Amino acid sequence: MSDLLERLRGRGWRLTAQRRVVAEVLDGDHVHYTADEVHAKATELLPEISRATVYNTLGELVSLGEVLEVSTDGRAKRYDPNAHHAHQHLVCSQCGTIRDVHPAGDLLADLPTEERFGFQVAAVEVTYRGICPNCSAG
Amino acid sequence: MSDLLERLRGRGWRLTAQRRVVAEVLDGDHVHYTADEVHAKATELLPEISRATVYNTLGELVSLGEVLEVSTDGRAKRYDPNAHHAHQHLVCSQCGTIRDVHPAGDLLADLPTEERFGFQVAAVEVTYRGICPNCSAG
DNA sequence: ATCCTACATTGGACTTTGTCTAAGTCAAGA
DNA sequence: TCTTGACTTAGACAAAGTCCAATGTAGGAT
Repeated sequence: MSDLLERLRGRGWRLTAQRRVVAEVLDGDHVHYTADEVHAKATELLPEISRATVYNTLGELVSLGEVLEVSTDGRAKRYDPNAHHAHQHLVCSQCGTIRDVHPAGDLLADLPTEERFGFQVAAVEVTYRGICPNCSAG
Repeated sequence: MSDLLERLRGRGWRLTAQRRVVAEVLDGDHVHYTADEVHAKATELLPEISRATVYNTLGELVSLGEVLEVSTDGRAKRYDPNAHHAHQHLVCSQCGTIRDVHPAGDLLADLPTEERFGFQVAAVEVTYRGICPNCSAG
């Protein structure tokens, strides 16, 4: 994620303070913020950044394949900067914490041809649900 | 799903016209309506039914385990009456059509212990994405 | 270094999806 | 049939996200 800005500039991105700040907030692994959380953190770094810009920038990062959009709960979407390593998610049913995980096996291959109904199947998303150590410690 | 109403009455449900109509709309397999779609169809059968009641009833059916809540796109949740047969979903990336599918193998077992981070993993949801025959025929 | 302009940002209105509440209605047991 | 607590209703409210016209600015052109 560190040279993200350079990569994006190479792709014709105009490098504004706002985009820099959004990228900075997303930097770091194991981060799964909502758009509003990104906006809150971005505001600390650049007080006048607007919500619309955060949404725009996140949308662009998703289109460019630099960030993944994850919606594990039907509430706000979360943004996952770990787009360059295939992974799935483990979500705590109680507190909502998300961990990146790496299941064994070929998940796509698990779907038999006769269960594909003529679809060109391209991707698979897996969400494991359970109770995290913190919550089960009660 | 046919004797759903009887099952629910046995559990102390009060059997109102509104609930009957919502259950009737959900009846049938391979149906994955949004709450608003359920409301629209319910309105055809019982014009004075309110949005709040549809939401309430769907929520109750989910709590009772008679219907599954599916959110494949971060937009409106969809309601899946096929709750009594474990299955996963195959979604068309273009038109949003959803099919129930049955992957091979034990999906839960695919998550190694060292990838569970102390969670008590209880469930797994899989969404396959691709292009449906209709859309690829374009 | 300055200018230009197409692209980016802004604030606020608007939309979609869903929740809540107070008042009225009714299913079903007594 | 009466009663009562559960159910329903309309509409206000809330959360998450989109859209737009006006304004600002990054970066190439001069």
